[in-house]
Amino acid sequence: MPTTLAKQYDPQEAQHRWFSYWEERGYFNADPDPEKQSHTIMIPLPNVTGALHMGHALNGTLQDLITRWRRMQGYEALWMPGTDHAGIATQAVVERRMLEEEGLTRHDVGREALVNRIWKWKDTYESRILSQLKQLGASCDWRRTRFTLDEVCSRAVRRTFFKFFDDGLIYRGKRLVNWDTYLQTAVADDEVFREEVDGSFWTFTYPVVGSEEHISFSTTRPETMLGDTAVCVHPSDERYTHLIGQKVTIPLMDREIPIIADALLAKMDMGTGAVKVTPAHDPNDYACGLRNKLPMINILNSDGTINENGGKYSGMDRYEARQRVVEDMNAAGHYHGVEERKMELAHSDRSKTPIEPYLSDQWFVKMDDLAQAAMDAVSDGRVRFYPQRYAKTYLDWLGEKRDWCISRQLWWGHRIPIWYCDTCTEAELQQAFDDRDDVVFRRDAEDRCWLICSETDLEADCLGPGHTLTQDDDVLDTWFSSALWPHATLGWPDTQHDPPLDDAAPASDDGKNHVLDYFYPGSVLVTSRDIITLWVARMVLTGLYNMGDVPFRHVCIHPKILDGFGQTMSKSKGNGVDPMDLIDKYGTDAVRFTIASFAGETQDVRLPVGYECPHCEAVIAQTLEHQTMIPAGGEKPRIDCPKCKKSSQFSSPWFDPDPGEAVARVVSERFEYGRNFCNKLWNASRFALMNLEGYQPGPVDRSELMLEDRWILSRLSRVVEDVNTYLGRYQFDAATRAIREFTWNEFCDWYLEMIKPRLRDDELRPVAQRVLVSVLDGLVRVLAPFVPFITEELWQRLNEVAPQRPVIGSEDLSPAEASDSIMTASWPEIPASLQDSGLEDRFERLQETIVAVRNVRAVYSIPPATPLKLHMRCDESAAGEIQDVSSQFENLAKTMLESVGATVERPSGAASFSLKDADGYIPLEGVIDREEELGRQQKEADKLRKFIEGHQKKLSNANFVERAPAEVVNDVRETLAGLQKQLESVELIISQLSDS
RNA sequence: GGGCGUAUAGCUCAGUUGAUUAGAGCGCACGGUUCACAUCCGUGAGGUCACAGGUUUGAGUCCUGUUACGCCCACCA
Repeated sequence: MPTTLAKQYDPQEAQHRWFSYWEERGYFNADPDPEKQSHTIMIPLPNVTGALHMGHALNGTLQDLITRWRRMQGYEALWMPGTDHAGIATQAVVERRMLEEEGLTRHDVGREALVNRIWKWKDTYESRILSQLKQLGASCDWRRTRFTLDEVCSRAVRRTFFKFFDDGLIYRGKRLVNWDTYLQTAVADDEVFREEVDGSFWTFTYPVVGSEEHISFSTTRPETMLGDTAVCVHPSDERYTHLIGQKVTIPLMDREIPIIADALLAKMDMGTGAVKVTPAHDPNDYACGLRNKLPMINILNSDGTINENGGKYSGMDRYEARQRVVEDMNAAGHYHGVEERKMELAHSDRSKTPIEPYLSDQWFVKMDDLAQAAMDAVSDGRVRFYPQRYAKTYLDWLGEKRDWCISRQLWWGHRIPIWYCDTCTEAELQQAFDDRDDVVFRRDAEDRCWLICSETDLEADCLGPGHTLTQDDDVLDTWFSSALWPHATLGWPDTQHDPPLDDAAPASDDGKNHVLDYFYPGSVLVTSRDIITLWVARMVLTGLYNMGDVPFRHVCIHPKILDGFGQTMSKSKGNGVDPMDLIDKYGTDAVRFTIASFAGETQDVRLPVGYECPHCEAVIAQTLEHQTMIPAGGEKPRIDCPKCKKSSQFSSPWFDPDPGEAVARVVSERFEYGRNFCNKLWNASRFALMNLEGYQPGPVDRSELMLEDRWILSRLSRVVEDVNTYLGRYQFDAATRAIREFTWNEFCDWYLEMIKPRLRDDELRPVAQRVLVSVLDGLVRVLAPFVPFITEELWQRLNEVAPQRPVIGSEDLSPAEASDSIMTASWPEIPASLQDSGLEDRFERLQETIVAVRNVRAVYSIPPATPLKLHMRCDESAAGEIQDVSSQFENLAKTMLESVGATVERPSGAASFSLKDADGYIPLEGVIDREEELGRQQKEADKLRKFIEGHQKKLSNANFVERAPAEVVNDVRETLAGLQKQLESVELIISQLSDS
């Protein structure tokens, strides 16, 4: 009995079933196999802060596509999963929650308790993210899942830090950081956003010492006056040259500071031309301070209040101090007005509070040699970017060789493995650590204390009584651990054992890490362009440093998904789209297929979305207002459906809808592309399975193949070749288009239609069935990396009906047993010898003829069921070919081929059409409207004349004939001749129409 | 301010190294209850390839400039 498929594909059911099936059978697992070549992809580790977004969905789809493709090609393909602890992002989320729900700050609970809370958070969100990746169909080796703070990764972090330190690449220095006074932490530049606020621009004066003169300057932050250590003017500013070298008094502090000249800081045409210098609280002033060796006075406490250096203002909040400074300067007669102005102010992305520049001790990695090595790897092609232009971003950034500040004032992260001691002697240290090769120490740069770096934790009392070791409070920049991802996840620095699986000890124990040896270096990194510098560059750098080899050969940079208004999607903009909404609505395969079709090399992709009314399913287009609908307090915002007039809560990054509420989920028309494709594939397969009754495996001789068989095999061969080429270049959009076009416009629209009569014919059926099965088998394989679930479903059904399927690669399509699962099926290898351009051209003529007949039918509104007659005029060679396929005219156009040949005449009262090498006539006595037909032919003739004119113009240009390649000229001549012949035919028709 | 990118049909996007009559999906119009599929089938309309110059026998494609938009970096007392 033939297996029949349900009328519609049920994606949700199939996804659930097949994913478990694959996982249980270990199909995602990758282990070193000397018989095979390795293929490694390291996932760009998602943060454990929240849920998966569209960017992840795109990124994950592409990696899975490549991994499945390579796996089918016979590679041992590892896709390495894991998540990132994401230092500040995660800590900030947990802290914010704690404050909102319990009114507690981290200082209330303490370091250990906070870190414990974050671990709990991590467990929840990590599993949520991983399960979402699985819903996407991600064929990662889940046994190898790593987390940047786990044991394996921690060892790598410690070892790397230790090596850096030992090699003198790590130093401690001062740096002006972005200080978040609310979270009391330093914030990275990329975690700062600028926002326009109303501000004041005050002008004050400082009295010049020993003179009646005053020097005036303007500032937006008067309180920094407390920390001024100079006033600066431009060296060639004649208004001030006589004052350079003199001193002024800061009235409120009664402190004298010099007037200096610095062309880099002072701009003559800005403000008064003179500027106060506060090196400890402004980046430019800091640089100026370094150049001029100015003292640096820190006036802030970490909570944003003024410290003891602020004199009588100490203890005040900085904003209160600002007000008081203005008042006091005014009272002292040094206030010279204020101007209200808008200004851009840096804010912390996490706490949304204004940033203060703040001078602090930080740890740095020297970038000179490390950066150079990483640049070389790209310059000499050991690492290649796709598209290539992104190499520039990488090289430009590394070229600055700015030292990498790796310390963060946080509690969540890898604690810096440095211990301080300022009481012991070198001899004591030597004695204590003499037998330790995992401990090194040296004096700090300012000779204040010993810096002891250790790979393993040191006890505070390990130097014995009298000395106490204290560990540095800071943690490492998140990117420090993610930079090690490609080799850390494979177990480095342990080169003696394989890394653990499912966090259990490794099985093999022969003194080698086979996993690291086998899977490093990786094959390709798939990521988005915004972390080329932060992440990609640093992975190359540490890979070269630790492993002596690049971490991956290729870097594939894919587009970003923008919202319908062309903005990048982000939670702070409120325009995020939850891919789970889409998977729910359209199915995973549909989402994957559509996403793959987005991923080209040039443009970012706009994704207009709408909300689907849960009451009537009407779609309400998302507007910019929707994106900013934030619940202010209690009530969740709602949207109104214009169709059914009901309102509902909606899916949003801002809030979780209330339980039990009907929620308008996000939908997008664009995913119907993928859904419709799956539907088409499903139904084509359904048709095939319905027609496989009595299928018997057996060889097929070439001579038994019909035109359409040879054509579809030729096309399939070509399409597999194209897909290979496109995927090899990471042109996912092109690959998707090629495969869709083949499936829909060739396999379904033509091939299936053409073999229908043979499937009804007992004699012809066996061969038709065999070819049909073999093509469907090949098609399902090619599609598997794109749409794994539906193809597995189809594969299984095919296995029930036709477990023995012809192998297209074999000479006579001899049958072989199909594999148990599409996951273990091999990628189709179809000999290029099946490709036949001549045959494809002839087939195209057949298609054109049929389209032309259908066109006539449509123009004259002839019902599809009414039979037509066709006469074709063409040379004898074409006549034979047309004769051969005459049965298809009837099959596909309900048209009988009455006559064909060079002598065929147009019957009177016939509708006509003209092709490149043949003309067709369809007698329509009584139906045809002469005027209408005449108009139609005139229009055709005009079109042809226009083309002819263009070609003639080209050929009449002597320069073209002389200079263009002969081949091109020839082509034009041939095309012209064809067009002219065609025009003659049309003109003949016109004259006949006019005569009759 | 520096760098990179984009501008092609109503919408979303393709268009290899310059040479075919510039394409697709959606939407639109017209016609379809044929036993795979209305998530479908058939037919069709729709484009001065942002603008201005240039190179070339030939430009959607290369160069220069302009405009608009996007991203990254730097800066903004």
